[in-house]
Amino acid sequence: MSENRGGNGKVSLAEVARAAGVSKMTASRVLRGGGGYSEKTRAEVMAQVERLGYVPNRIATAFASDQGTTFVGVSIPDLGNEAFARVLEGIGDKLGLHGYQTVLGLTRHTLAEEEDWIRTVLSWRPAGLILTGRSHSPRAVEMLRSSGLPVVEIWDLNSSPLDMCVGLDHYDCGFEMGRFLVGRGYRRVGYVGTSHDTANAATARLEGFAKAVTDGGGTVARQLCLHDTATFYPGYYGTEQLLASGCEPECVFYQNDSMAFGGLQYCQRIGLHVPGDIGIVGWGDMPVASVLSHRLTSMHVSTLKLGRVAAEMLVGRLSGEPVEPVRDVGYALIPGSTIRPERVD
Amino acid sequence: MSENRGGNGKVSLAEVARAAGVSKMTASRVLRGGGGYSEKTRAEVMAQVERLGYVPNRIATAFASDQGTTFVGVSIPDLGNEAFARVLEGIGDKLGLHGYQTVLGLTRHTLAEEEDWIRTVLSWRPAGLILTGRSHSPRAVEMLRSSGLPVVEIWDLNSSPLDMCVGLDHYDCGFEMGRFLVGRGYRRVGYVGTSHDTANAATARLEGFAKAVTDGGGTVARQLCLHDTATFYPGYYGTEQLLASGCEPECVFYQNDSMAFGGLQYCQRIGLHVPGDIGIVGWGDMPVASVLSHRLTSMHVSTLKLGRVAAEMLVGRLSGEPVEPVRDVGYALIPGSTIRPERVD
DNA sequence: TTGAAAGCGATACCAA
DNA sequence: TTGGTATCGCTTTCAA
Repeated sequence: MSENRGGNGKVSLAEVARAAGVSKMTASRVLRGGGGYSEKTRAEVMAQVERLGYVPNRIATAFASDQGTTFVGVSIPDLGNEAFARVLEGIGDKLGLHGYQTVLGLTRHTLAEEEDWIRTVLSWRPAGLILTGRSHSPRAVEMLRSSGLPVVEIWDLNSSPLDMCVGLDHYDCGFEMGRFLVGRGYRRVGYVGTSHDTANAATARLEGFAKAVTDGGGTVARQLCLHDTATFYPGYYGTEQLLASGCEPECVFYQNDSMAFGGLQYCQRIGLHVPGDIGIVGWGDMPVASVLSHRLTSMHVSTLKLGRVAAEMLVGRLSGEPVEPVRDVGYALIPGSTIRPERVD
Repeated sequence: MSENRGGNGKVSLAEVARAAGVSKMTASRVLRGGGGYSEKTRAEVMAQVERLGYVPNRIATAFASDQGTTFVGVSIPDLGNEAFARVLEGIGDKLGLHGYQTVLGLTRHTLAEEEDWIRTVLSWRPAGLILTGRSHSPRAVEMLRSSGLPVVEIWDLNSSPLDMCVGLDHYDCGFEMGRFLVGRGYRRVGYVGTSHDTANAATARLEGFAKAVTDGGGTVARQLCLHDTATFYPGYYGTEQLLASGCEPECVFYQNDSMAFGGLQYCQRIGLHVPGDIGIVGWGDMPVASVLSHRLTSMHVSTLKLGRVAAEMLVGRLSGEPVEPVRDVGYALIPGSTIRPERVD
């Protein structure tokens, strides 16, 4: 009689039970440790588990008990962006602590890749999902809805999420920065960022920013959206392009600190004084800013915390605890010194 | 008769088959598309799949066919280190392309966390594993061995890997940098990096570096290993500590470019001229270096490629292709201009 | 405290 | 081109 069809050499519960001289059920109970067996039995079963090197087959468990897996699908646009890497780290830490595993999906900022990935992940019956961004393809939304699984949308704040949501209001955040710059007397400003297929948080920030600037009587002379990653070098050459276009901004707002630092370097390279000749403004309060001689004007966002909160919300829901469906992690303006100082009249 | 014990509303193959007026087997064949059914049957089954919103249960499939899952466990020490984030991105991209999913494990540089994570991941019958580093706990090694799964160890090069390996020789890499600095006339050098429980690649680099320096008649006046992450700010304050210790190095070698940039900023802050007063040397040729006015002396490593190669090796093995078990991605010295120029006699 | 039997949702195998 | 039946390894259920 073949113990294993595949003959893969794996030890099954039945073998452990037989070796221990008990039934499968008894062995199963011992392994799950819920009680319902004698100490003598426990010891014998565990001894056989050790001797035979038994590794439980969680696939079979998930199948038999219809409890799904302990996997949590996490979609992230790209890891080149430090902010997302931090968010992922926060998620991974917390999930791991609670016995869940992160199944990573890199969407490259496209809804189509996200949809494909969601379809695949769902077929593995995950415990839940964490998705970056608030927009998903119609099919993806339908699949998520009918799966009945807990879902946390992160990064963008979303007052009517699919299920749960944690992030910040990027429009407001951009608006606040715009108003702040107007308050410092800037009227003619520029923007350097990147663009993708779908509207995203960075776009919302830009919109809020532009609104505040025009509301304040200023103008966004030029918005440069590069087809590139939001990292150092695009910030550098983007600034070169911006200045070469002749729009002569008094100040440049960047998609994030990495790009802002690239821009800062370009300005210094061509002899522009910051903030004397031009103002430089980043976003995200990223690690690179911590060592610059002039504090970079930026916006602080707790990315690690955002990830942790997302994981906590999901785990909370899975344990049946009541969970606040929308959490705002907020932001904090960092005045910095890469823009001109406050007027002292 | 209850169709589903849990009553979870999920549609099963049996229901699709019944609705289409065929047997489960026929429906199964249609869904897997291997042929063996008429066009009329195919159409009817697919129509019902669409109508009922059937999502296959891969857990059941994996269980029934004993084929394991399409998950690949990937362990990474931490994502704060840009190099690892890049490696992970390379892995994720390639695995996704081939229909595998990344199950992420953050080990925080400890073997114990890696062991726990390996145990959990193995119980889900993954298709294979990719592990960062060459050292693993004895139990982890035993589990990996007896699982019979393909395993790729990355980052460190390892002539006798568990199974497969891709990386670079960090000792040699450090040695080459050391010899290079000696060649530029440096004799009294310092080192700033971080340390963890286990010996790792950075340690190997430092050892190779120190060997080359002493071989060349020089001395590593001070090695600073901070209990911190290998990022910008530790580079900054580590340099402060190093210089305050009075060891007066002519040149400082850092664990990576992020730390080196932090050090560079500190030096400029206190008025030290680079490379006139002090040499600054990084490692990894990271993005931040791309925008500095002086090219940072460093060592280029193709992290994205390393990740891709790791994934390709694993996928190759899974498809039964012959795979070279050890791949060296190498490194390339970047002379830069943050150390004193070559002597022209 | 223990065990026997029935199933979970798919696939493999063989027969028609 | 089809369908019946056994089976994967475990849990659930019920009875002892």
